[in-house]
Amino acid sequence: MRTKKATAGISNPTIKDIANALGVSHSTVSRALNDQRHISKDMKVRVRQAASELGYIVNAGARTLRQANSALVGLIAPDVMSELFAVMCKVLALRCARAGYQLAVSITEDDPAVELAHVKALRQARALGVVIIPTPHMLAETAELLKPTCVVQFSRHHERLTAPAVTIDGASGVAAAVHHLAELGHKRIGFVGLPSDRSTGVGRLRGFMEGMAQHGLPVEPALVRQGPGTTEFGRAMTAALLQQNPRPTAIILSTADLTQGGVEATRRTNLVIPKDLSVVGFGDPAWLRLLTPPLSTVGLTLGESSEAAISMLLRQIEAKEEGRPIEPQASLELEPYLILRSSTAPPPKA
Amino acid sequence: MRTKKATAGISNPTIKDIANALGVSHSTVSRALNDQRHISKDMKVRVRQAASELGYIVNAGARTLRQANSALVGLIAPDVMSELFAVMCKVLALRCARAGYQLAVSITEDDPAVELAHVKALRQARALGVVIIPTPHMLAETAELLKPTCVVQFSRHHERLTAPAVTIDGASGVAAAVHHLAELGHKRIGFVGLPSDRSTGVGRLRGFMEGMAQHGLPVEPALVRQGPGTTEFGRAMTAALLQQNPRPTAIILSTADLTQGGVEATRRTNLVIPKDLSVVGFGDPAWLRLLTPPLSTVGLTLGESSEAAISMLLRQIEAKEEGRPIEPQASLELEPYLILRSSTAPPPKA
DNA sequence: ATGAAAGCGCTAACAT
DNA sequence: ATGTTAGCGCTTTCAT
Repeated sequence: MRTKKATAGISNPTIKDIANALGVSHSTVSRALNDQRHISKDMKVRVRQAASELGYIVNAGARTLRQANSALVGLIAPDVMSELFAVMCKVLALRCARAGYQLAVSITEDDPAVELAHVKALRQARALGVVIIPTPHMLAETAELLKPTCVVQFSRHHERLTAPAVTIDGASGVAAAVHHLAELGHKRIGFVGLPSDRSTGVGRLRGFMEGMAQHGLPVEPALVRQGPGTTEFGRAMTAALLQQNPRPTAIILSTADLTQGGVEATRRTNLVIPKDLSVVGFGDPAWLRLLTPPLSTVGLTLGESSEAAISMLLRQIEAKEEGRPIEPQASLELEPYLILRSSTAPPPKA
Repeated sequence: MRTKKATAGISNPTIKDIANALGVSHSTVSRALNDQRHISKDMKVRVRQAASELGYIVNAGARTLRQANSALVGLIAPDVMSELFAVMCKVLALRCARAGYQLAVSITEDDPAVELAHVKALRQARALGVVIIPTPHMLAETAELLKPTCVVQFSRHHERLTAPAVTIDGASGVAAAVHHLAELGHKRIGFVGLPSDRSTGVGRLRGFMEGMAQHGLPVEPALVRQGPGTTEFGRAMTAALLQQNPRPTAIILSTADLTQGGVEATRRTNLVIPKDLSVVGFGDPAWLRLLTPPLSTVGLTLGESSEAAISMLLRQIEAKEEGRPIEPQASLELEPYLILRSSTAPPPKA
C-alpha cells in the first residue's frame, strides 16, 4: 500500500496536501491563501505556514480554468532588434508586471503563418489581450481569431483588423524632412522606403510625394526606391542613388535600419556630409548623435506611443473584466518631429 | 427554460458543445481533435469540421491541468535595451516557436524582489524552463523556487544557483584589449567597469589586472572606475579619467552601454582618436563601425552563446519530459575576440 | 470505434 | 468560521 508522505517530499503539493497536513478542508485552505473573509486570523497563519513549509505553489492553470481568464498579455512583433520593439517590450513588460500579468512575446519575422500560430497559442492560453504589429499580409483566420479579444495595433495597422491602432504619422515626418531640405535649396532629393504593401510604406512615401509637390519639386522615379526595410537594402539603394547622374543632393531614409544602411553606403564614397550630400534619417537611436557629423533625423516618440497603446489595451481589458461593454476606442496617430543636427546643408553649387 | 443555441453563437465552445452538435460523446471529440488511434477517419473529419464551424479553441489551461506541464518557457533579464537581450530574445523566441512553446519575457531591472515575483509567476504557470540573467543579489527564496525547474543561467552566473551557466569570458576579452594596447606602447591605461557585486564585474576587472600585470604595468587606482553599467556612468567616468594629470593614453570600456557613454565623453573634448587617445569598447553593435574612426572592440559571440544556452535548456526539458534523469550539464564560457578597427594607435609622445 | 466516468487543482455556492 | 459539494474543460482509463 502506497501513501503519500506526511509533511515532506511531496513533489507538487496541492491545497489538498496542505489541508491533510493541517486536518482541515481544502476550501479552508483556499480561503486562507486567497485572503478572503470568513477566515480566522489564526487559521490564516497556520495555513500559510504549512503552505510555505510544503513548498506549495498555486497552479495557475487550475485557477484559470475556474475563473475563465488567464493573466497573460501577448506582444506580437515582426522583429526584436529594432528600437521600436525594445521600447514597446520594456514598457509593456513593466506595465504588465505592475498589473500582475505575464507577458508572452512572439516574433513573426513578417510570416503570416507564424503570426497565425502565435495568435492561436495566445487564444488557447486565454490571453487577456494582445498588442500586435501586424504582418502586411495577415491571414483572414488570424483576424477572425483576434476579433473577440482585446487588441491594439501598434506601429502598423491592417485593414482586416477592427482594433484601434496607435501609429506614428510617417507621412508628416517625411514631409517635414522634405520641407527642411527644400528650404535649404535642394531640388533633387532621393528617397528610400518600404514597399507599398505595408501601411508604413505607403504613408511615408505619400509624405515624400506631398512634400515635394508642395514645393513644386518634380519627383524623379529613379530617385525613389522601395524595398525591404533592411540595412542591406538601405546600403544598396543609397549606393545606387549616388551613382545616378546627376546624383541627388540629399537623401531621406525612411526607416531605422535603412538609415543605418544608408550611412554605411555614404562611408564608402568620398562624399563629405553635409557639404556634398545632405542626409536625413528615420528614428533616433542614441548613436546617431555620435556620428561625424551627427545625423539629422525624424524623431519618433516611441515611449509615448507605446504607453498610449498599452493604456488602450489595459482599458479594454479592465472593461471586459468588469463586464462593461468595451467602449469603442479611436485610433491614435502621433506626430513625429524633425531633429536637426549637422547632416544637412545647402546643396553644393553645380 | 434556458438552453444553449444549437450550433451558433456560443461564446466559448468546449468539446462538449461539439459533442452535442454532433450527437457523440465528448471523449470521441477529444480523440478526434488530438489525432489519436481508434478513431474512424470519417468521425475525425466531421469533428474537425464542426470544431471549425463553432470556432472552437482548445483551453490550454485545462489541458495543462490534466497533463501537469504547460508549454511555457521564461526569459528573465534585467533590461531589454541591450544587444545581449535582443539576440537572446530573438533566438529563444524562434526556437520556442519551433518547439511549440510560448515565451514569457520578464524584465527585472536588477531588482531582486521583481525577480522573485517573476520566478513565482513562472512556477505558478508550471513553466517548462527558464533562461535567466540573474540579478546580483538574488533572494534565497528565488533560488529555492528555481531549484526543481529546468534552468540555464545566461551571461551572468549567481552562486546561489546550481543551474549550468553560459557566459562570456570577459576577463580574457579585457586582457586581450590590455595586451593589444600594451604592445602599442601604452602604459597608462584607464578602465571603466561594473561593480564587483556582479560576476561580470569581477571577471572583467580581473582580466584588466592580470593583463596589466602580465606586461609589468602598474595599475593606478585613479584610472580604474567601477559603477553602474549605464551610459551616464560611462560618460562621467571617461570624462573624469581624461581630467587626470597626466591623463591615460588609452581607455577600455567594459560594457556596451559604458562604451556608448565613453564615446560620447570623448566627443566633448578636443582629443583626436586614436592620435591623442586610444579607445577599446565592449560588445559590437553595428554602429561602432560607423563612427569616426571606427571603434575597436571586444566581440562577443552573442548568437552562439544564446544558441548554446537554449540548447542546454531544451535538452533539460526534453529529458524531464521523457522521465529521464537530467544529466548534469557543464557550464560553458565562450571566448570573446578582439576586433581591431581604427580607434587604437601608439600613445602620443609626451 | 465509441461511450461512460473519473479526476487533474482550484474556487465558490451552499450547508452547517 | 469551517466543511461539503459541484464543476470549470480536458484527457484518459475502462467498458462496451
